[in-house]
Amino acid sequence: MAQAPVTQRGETLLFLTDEQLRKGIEAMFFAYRGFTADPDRILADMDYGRAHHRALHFIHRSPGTTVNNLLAILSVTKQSLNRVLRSLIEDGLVESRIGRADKRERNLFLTAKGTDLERGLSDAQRARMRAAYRAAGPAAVQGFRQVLEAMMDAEAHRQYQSLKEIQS
Amino acid sequence: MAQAPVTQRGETLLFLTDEQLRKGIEAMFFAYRGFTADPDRILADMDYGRAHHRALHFIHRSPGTTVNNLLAILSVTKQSLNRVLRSLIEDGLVESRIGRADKRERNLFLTAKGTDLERGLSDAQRARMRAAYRAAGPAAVQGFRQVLEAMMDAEAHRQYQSLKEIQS
DNA sequence: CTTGGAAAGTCAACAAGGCTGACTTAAACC
DNA sequence: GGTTTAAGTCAGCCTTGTTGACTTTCCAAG
Repeated sequence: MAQAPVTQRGETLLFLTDEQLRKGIEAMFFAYRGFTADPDRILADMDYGRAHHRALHFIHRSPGTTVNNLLAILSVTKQSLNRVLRSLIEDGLVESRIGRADKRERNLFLTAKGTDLERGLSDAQRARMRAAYRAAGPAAVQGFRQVLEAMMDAEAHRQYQSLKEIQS
Repeated sequence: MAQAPVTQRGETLLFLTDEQLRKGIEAMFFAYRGFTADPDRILADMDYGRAHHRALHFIHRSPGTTVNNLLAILSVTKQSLNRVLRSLIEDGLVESRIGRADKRERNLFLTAKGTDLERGLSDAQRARMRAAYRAAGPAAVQGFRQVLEAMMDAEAHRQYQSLKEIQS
């Protein structure tokens, strides 16, 4: 492992030392905790957890998505997702409609109540993200996104890229 | 919530739209999964999980750290940490020495065996981080770190800053 | 038109890793 | 000598992940 700064084509590669990489790892650890802290606080009062948040987020993001689709994005088992989805449907936050083209499929939508909760969670999370973006500035944000994209698995990166803008 | 790009002092603030913030949130989600994937694969074969990895990391990082110290960094309860720590000590990966100055304290160290596992996990995680850094370039890495730091809770940021370089 | 496979849902059982609450022991501090 | 602190432990609970087995419904290809 590289223990000291090296140069290549005249560029300093200080940012690739083990020390720098370690700081990056720790930054991810601490930042992710902050990233989830606000939604977690909201969810703690209700009977929901982080898994419910994730389902709400991606259903909001891709209304009408199928169960299989959601399974692929979340990378969990059908049984894990089903437990979460069932409670959201029972509580009237998510609606599951039989597919029009393929009746085996279920298309998932947020109800008004589901939309409300999703917005509350999302607002909290975006507020923190906005503050961080504002503090760091546009150039830093671009770098942030570049590094995160390069850190994803190939399949996750494909899924990330294919998430379309929300048409409101 | 800001729904459209706005300008202020002539700067474009496109990066603060809800759409951009949402993409940032999703990037964190997918990237964190990649971030933990390689160590998780190694740990899956053994009787350890992500919690063991975190303990090993921070003991390696701050040899001789106390239990209370570790509790503060990891932000978990004593009971949670103890379960993990006990197995690591029983398996001879971590050594717990009675404090010299204050005999109530325990100073934690990695054994040779613990150091080996920590290195294996760390190598895998750093390899991915290195690849991401290399792909994105030094400027992006700086932005990445800036945004992550701004995303941390104040206390986490303090802890992050105070982690010293490893003297090898 | 039948059969194979896909989508969804379910039951049961288990594990990791969080949590709370209560309590002990040893040592330090005042 | 009484109080506080650091560590450790027991018991029990919850969320969220897993495997494995099985059903129902439906599409699609032979």
